[in-house]
Amino acid sequence: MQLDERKVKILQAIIRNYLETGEPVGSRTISKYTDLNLSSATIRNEMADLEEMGYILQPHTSAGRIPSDKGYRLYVDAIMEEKNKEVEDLKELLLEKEDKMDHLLKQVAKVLAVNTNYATMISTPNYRRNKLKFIQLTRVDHDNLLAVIVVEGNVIKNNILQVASNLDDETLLKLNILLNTHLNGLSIEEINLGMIAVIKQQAGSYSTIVGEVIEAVGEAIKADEDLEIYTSGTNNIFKYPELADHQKASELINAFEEKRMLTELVRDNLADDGNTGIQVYIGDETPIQSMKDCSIVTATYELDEGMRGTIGIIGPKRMDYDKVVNTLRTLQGQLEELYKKKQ
Amino acid sequence: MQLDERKVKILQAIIRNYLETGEPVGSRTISKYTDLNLSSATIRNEMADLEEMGYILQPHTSAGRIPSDKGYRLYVDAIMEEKNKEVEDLKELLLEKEDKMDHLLKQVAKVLAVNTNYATMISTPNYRRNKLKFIQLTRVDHDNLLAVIVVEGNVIKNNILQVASNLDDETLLKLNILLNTHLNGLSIEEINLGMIAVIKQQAGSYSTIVGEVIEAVGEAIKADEDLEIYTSGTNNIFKYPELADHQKASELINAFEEKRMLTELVRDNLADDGNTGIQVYIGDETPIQSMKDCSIVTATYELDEGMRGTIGIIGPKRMDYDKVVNTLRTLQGQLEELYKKKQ
DNA sequence: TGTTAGCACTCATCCGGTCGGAGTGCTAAT
DNA sequence: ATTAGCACTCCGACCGGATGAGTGCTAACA
Repeated sequence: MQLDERKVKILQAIIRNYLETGEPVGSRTISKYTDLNLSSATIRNEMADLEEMGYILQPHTSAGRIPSDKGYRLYVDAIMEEKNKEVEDLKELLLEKEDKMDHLLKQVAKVLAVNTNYATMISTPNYRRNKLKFIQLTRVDHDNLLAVIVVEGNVIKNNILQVASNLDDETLLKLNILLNTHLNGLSIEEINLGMIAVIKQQAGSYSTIVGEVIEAVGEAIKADEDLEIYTSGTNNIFKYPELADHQKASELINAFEEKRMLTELVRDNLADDGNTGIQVYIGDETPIQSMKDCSIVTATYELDEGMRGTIGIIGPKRMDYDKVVNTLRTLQGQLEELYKKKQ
Repeated sequence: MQLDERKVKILQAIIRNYLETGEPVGSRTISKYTDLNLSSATIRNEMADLEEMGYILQPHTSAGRIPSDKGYRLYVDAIMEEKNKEVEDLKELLLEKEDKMDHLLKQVAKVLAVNTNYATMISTPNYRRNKLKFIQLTRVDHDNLLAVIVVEGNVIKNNILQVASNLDDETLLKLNILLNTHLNGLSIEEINLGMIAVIKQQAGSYSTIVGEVIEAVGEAIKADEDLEIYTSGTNNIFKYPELADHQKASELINAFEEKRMLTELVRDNLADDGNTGIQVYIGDETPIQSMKDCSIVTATYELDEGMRGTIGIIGPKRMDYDKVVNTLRTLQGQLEELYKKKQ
């Protein structure tokens, strides 16, 4: 069977209508809804075809039709029109002075949730492949040393190390110089075991301390574990009856709280190096089992070379894809712009 | 009317039973449940009295009785027996190497949630009245300065400051000495405007930088805004039908996500200086509007002089008060112990 | 040949009535 | 003071009919 233009129009009408109401939509509704001027009977015939082709389905006989995952997919890929809605208020909200990254991100998640009425998440940008800028060891008190590690992008890590107390200021200075001359400007791939051995050897009796510092450096640069995720608007799921029953709601909320799953989603997203775009997962396509009745739209934002994070919107399958995709696209741009301004 | 021993026993039986089942409990049940050997008729009479006195109530005529808030209150205050249950597994779980405070706290919240089947929250300890340990200014690159601020308890703050580039190493050293000699060991109350003026004057042309650093110090010590709250087990509320309807669940989840309310709860708790104990809020007693169908049990933990945080458990009014109170009490001790070991 | 009106059919939902069970309050007997 | 017994209340489950939305099919029409 052919998916001719009329079928597409009817499918589009069904989806649009279903997005609004959440109720199965019948032939009569479509007959009036579209500008095709077809009777409900004709629509019925077409709908039977569309169902056979797998784009729509009936919850039960004598109910209207609802879009299938395949239907949504077609809608997102081919039909959806790019609206250029005004999302300028987002910008204003974002520009409230937010100098700290985590506050900003929390704010973004929240604004996005309020704006879209879906649940949202945002990950901190990950700093994979970042380089060490410098290291500083300082004595804090008798047997504690503070290691401050600054990586590119001015991300700072602190680490308290316990040491034997026989460490005078001069030695400390030497260690500082030793570490900095060897390690500054290097990325995690460039710090190998051989180099570490050399440094340790030069550190002589302080090799243990140096070892600990280098380990901390490794953790600071790799920073993968630091992938923090903020969520907002979780309770929006209650606005969609199809997600709100106890079983599903509980699982969803758990997924949002645990964040483990979300982390994986983000990882997948970021692992795909070329991907700087917007990704739509519909129903079963989602990598998160407990969200298989949802759709997830993710956007990757890139603040700087290799410094990327993910924004995600999780809602019912009858999500307003147009709006969501456009909002995310705008937001992407704004985040990047904002970052440049801050620099 | 008198609340004699028998009435208390019956009330206790009603509550115990209701805690288990969540269903209104009838006279016949109690008649068999207790070791009083009374017929259901007698129990009925007593129950009528208890109802008149306000300790129990009927959801509707010809239903069994459920405890009123007043009933729970009596139970918690007077009746509840202190069980010394084993909560040792908590300890084991906590001792998994968790060197970072925030990870530890998240872990605690989670363990507690899994253990009790209620929603839990924990606040970071607040450092009000903490003293500055030392300050360190370091050049990061041409026009960025890193200020590392360490306060007692080894809490570390970093701050990047933009500066004009004409700042040589010697000046930096002088500024470091200047700041440290004046400010080390001081609490926020002790740093006043007069002192700041003196330091700024001595800093000469670098007074702007010094000003910014001091401001950062202020924020680091005050740290009030840093009251972070971690929650866990939110989806446990779905285990209790009386909390699980859409309306309530949505409000509750919102409260957990927003955390604003929880913050206030914590503040109230911590503001009460003498309070190092366990607090039980039943139903309407709670300061959080959206939790008026819940009970909240909070415990204050004190890691160090003036370094206190709050743990909270939020569940249905038919909460297992015995278990919760005991678990919290044990946890309190363990957290404090753990902290001492780390020191 | 594509479109449409009409009709019989299906199915979810709503509504009112019935019924059983759980639990009560009251009374009279112990 | 306690208890057995009984009438009463009320909730919840179950049932059957009515309703209405929506379908598939067929026959007529342009």
